[in-house]
Amino acid sequence: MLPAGQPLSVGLNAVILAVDGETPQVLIVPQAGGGVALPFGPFDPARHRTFEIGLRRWVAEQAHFQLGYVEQLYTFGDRGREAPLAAMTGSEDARIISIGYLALTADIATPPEGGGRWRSWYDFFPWEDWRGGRPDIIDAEIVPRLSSWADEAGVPGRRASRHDRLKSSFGAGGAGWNEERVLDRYELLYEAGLVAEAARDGQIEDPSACPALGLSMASDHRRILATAISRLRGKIKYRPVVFELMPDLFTLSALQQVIEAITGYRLHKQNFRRALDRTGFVEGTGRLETRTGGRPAELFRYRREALAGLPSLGLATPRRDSRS
Amino acid sequence: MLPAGQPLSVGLNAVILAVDGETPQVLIVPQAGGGVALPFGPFDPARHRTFEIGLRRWVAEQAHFQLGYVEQLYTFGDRGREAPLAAMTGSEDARIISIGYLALTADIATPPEGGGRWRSWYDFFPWEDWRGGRPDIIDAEIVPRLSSWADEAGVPGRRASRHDRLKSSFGAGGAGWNEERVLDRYELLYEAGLVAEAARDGQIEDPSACPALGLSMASDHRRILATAISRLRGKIKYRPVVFELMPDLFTLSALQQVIEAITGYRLHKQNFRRALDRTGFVEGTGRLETRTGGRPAELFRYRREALAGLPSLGLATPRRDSRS
DNA sequence: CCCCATAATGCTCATTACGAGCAAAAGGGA
DNA sequence: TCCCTTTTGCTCGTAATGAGCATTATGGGG
Repeated sequence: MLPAGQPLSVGLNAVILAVDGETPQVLIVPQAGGGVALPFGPFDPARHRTFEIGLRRWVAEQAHFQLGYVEQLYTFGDRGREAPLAAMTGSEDARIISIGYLALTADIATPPEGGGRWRSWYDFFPWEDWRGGRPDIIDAEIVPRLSSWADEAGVPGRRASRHDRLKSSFGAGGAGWNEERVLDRYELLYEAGLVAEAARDGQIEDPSACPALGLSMASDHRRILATAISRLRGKIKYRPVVFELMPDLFTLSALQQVIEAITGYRLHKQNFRRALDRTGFVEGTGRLETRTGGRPAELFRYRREALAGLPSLGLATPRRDSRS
Repeated sequence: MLPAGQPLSVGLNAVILAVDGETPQVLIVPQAGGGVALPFGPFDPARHRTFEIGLRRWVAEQAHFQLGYVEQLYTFGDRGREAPLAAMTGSEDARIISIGYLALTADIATPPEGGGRWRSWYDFFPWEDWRGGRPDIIDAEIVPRLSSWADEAGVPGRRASRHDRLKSSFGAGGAGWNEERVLDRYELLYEAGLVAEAARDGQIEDPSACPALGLSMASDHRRILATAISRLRGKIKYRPVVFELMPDLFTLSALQQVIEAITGYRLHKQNFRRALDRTGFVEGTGRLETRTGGRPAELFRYRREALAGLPSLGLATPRRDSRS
């Protein structure tokens, strides 16, 4: 194996997500220089038996926050991560590997302690929010810029491949929008030098030409966040993880709103309820919520038992409502 | 960050999969004691810029094997991995983290060099192969044993939860079989002390009571393999990765056979073709394959271009054929 | 040389899921 | 009371899915 003293250290990154009303939130930590970062902590093999235990421990210590659902995302270890990280952590020469984790919480009411702060994740990916229709930024900024980047490629095959990626990622030219491909889209923008991180990492020649497409983050944290959103958007379709983001009692509209916040598109209310009904995941309580404005809505609760022996786990997300 | 000299090292595990006719194969390395393990190699941060480059390098060096499709699976780092690993690697006190990778290859003809050897993955998970109907081992061995394990739980709630897991994992009691939950099923068997690894790791009191459910592997390698199969079974439904396992020209029956080998259940031939047709992933070449017995089959090829701008990427796996 | 087993290919049909819209019910406020 | 809002209930056409029957093209045996 490796010699002892190898300059290698392992850190843990937590992408802690919640949904507040109709805004999907991520817990971030403001940096000294004015930027933002994901919560990051070292993994101490001497103290913690597993990564997950280590993660829960320092999140509890630093942010005074109990994590609920936790899932490993991806392990990031490319060389070059160190340079931007060095400023954050103070370690200069060690190769830093970080294991990204996705965590979900319904506890949005209590403001985070320890310097953390909630922020809408669409601040970092404005092109991902289609709830108000196709975002203007796509056709006004992204597609033209990516298109000319694709044209810049020398070899014709490379040019075609870039155009293909543009088409399939951003749904240019009649292709559909796949909301799960958050990471693909971010990586395309990074490669094309259209996000601030690319300029910072020296990926493009002229950093001043880089427009501010979304808020940037320290190191490769925006990439990790993109991975988390991709994973969550995919997962809610085949596992009932949405309920990790819900309080004990909720109306069906509130549940729908949370799913819309996550997927980034609107659902057809009646079809959503029909699909939800088929799963048997929720049951009515008979109690009513009157504060909604119109007719009072019934309060529902998640039936954990329903998970057992279900042919199709997960929640259907019936096609976007074209009227909005 | 961590102090230098921290006893921590990172290794890479490769789950290299191929399909030979109707048997799905995994590349394994026989161990000194008679057991088998997955190919395992150290990650040297000084030499390799990324994990993937490091992985490709040592697989090429050790097994004389060029990897095609490669994808990161999961990072394993629980304490307790070291004990069984120590014998393999010679390092005693270091905490070993290993990053599992899934790799696919169509090159099954050339026998692997460097001591590796192909082996059917159903040797390790006999309960996962439903191509000949529901495997006998499930109702004869697994369900009764898991059922009595569930009954052993002291607290009633714990007992119910164990029964729920049994029901949803193995489809006992009328629930359906979800072929993607390979890892869930293995972990349940491990927890219940029904696989040899559990006895070896000291998870159960009476190791002699453990029946041999499938071939065991070194360390937590069978868990990594289960993760890989779960991932692959899920992935072929939404990304055209099957073609990484196919030669350039193939008949539709051969393609169907490969998918059946992966998912572990039989498909309805006509419906499979109808669904495949809709995707546009393959095109006929006009050439015929006569060696199949009956009417000659047309040879098809994968259209890589089809990937661009497709609404539903991935291959449909139309419902199992109940006749078989 | 014909018949038959074997496999590929072509087509139909009932059932269910999906996207979309209309209508009624139940509150609150002017 | 009327109107506005939101929940809830129902319908309908289209597409996808599971399943089966029929036809076509080979090789091999009587």
